[in-house]
Amino acid sequence: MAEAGGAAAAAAPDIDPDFEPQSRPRSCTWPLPRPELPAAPAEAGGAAGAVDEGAGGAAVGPGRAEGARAGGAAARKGGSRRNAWGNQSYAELISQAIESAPEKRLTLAQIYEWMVRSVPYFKDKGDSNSSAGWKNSIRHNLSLHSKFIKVHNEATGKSSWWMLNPEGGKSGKAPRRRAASMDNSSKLAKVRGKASKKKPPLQSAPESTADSPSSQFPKWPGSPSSRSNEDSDVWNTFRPRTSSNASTVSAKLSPILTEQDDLHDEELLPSLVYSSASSNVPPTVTEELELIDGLNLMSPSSSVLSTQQSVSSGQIQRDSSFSLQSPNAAGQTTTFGNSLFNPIDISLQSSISHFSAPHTLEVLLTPASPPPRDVMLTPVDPVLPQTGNRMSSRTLLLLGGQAAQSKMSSGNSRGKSTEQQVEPVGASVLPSTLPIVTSPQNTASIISLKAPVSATTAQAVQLGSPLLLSSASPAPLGLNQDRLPIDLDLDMYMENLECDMDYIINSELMDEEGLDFNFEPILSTPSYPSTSQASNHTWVPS
DNA sequence: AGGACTAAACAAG
DNA sequence: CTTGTTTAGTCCT
Repeated sequence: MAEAGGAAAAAAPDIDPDFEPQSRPRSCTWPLPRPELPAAPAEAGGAAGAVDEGAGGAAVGPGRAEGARAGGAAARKGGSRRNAWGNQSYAELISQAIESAPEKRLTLAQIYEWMVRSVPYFKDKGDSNSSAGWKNSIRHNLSLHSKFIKVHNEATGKSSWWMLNPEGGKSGKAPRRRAASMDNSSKLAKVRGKASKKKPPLQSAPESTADSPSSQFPKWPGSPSSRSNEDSDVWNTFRPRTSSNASTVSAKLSPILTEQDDLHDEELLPSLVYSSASSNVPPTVTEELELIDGLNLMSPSSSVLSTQQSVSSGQIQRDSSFSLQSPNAAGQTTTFGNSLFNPIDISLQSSISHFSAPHTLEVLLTPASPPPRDVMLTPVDPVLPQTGNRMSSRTLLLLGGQAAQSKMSSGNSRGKSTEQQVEPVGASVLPSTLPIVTSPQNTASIISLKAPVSATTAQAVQLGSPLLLSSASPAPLGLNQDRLPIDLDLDMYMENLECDMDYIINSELMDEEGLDFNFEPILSTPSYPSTSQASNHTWVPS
């Protein structure tokens, strides 16, 4: 509640896309891969206003079931609503709510609020009395569906943030058990798993422990990489047994900024969002776009992304090995990535990341790229707070651009305390300035991992910075993913790192046929529109 | 059978 | 009390 107030604001805007009442034949269901940016149409409807749907129908009142379900069976497509409030399921409503938020994340209370204000049916039900039932359902849905992930919200002491799972667990209900068998993944998993604190008792039974081999994870967008099974597991992992996946994930990293959010969320964020990409997009549009994009999130995105990538960057795709990355760029990253996972994961993938990142940036920034999507920068959550500190130089290296970025970005944004040691001073480094971050040398260093690399690090940092720009979210570049928990134990991580790196390098680089690293070009080109102020700060962990 | 909604028991903070 | 997780029952497709 407390936050409610603030929350409200965030969610508030218009949001409701439109519950397609009768007007539209429910052509678009969420899951669908997004239509192609209907540029114009979207807004037209004035969706904003309405959510009402069903005008008349709204009444359904009380026992939802009756009205909605029973009677109406008939028409689904035609027009009747499945539920008292319309055709959307709770899960869909929640998704919309989350998407509508600038940050793409909301607390439970905010979600409630969104419902109340956006969905007519719930309008009157905001009160405590009436609310019980549907709120319970909301909560239930959040926990149940893998499409929602919970991110710990340190800041306020409030409840966790709920976000959309980029992966989209859509269909899947949430894999309840995790299979942790993998080495790498397992550790990752654990990390995030944070050992659930609870429940040994009851039925938790066997599987919880980890065994179940089967990979139940849903599907990745890119599904692809066959080899990536492991990886995929990683993902799954996050929804571990006890705590739902999401929860686990969130375990520690939190996006944070709550406070900040509260402060400026409303105002700042929106503007920031597309700043780099398409500056002109009006907020409204933006939202719509976002919504649309949101759809993408769920979808594999591959299509879109791939396109982009292909266009601008050639090599990137090769990361197949890490499916994780594939989802890239888009919003997802943003969402998710922000804080949650980045770092470490990245590191693992570092090899790839390096290469890809730059391109990505371009892609993102490039106007050409299709939808303005979310290049967005979320306000970033500073995650990695402590972690950051702890990281050794090596780590930093690995993290390379991304990590750096993330940090930087966070700093930029005014993040306040949390972790911020890294405050970016706002230095202004122009993109062009950036030296080729990925120079062979760097690479080398990376490989070796040992070098102190301060210099390198710095470079990396710079890299990132431009991208992020102002508010930056780490994500942008992202492509990468972001997924793993930073928190992982560094130790473990470190240990493996070496191995992994080699492995990665070997396999990826070597194998890949032509991996050409182009270190140079990328950054050098000045093309990035946005003004960036990069930061050069030195946050090196002393 | 599977999806979705509801109710409710529990655990934590 | 709120937030979350789970389980169970019912209805619908």
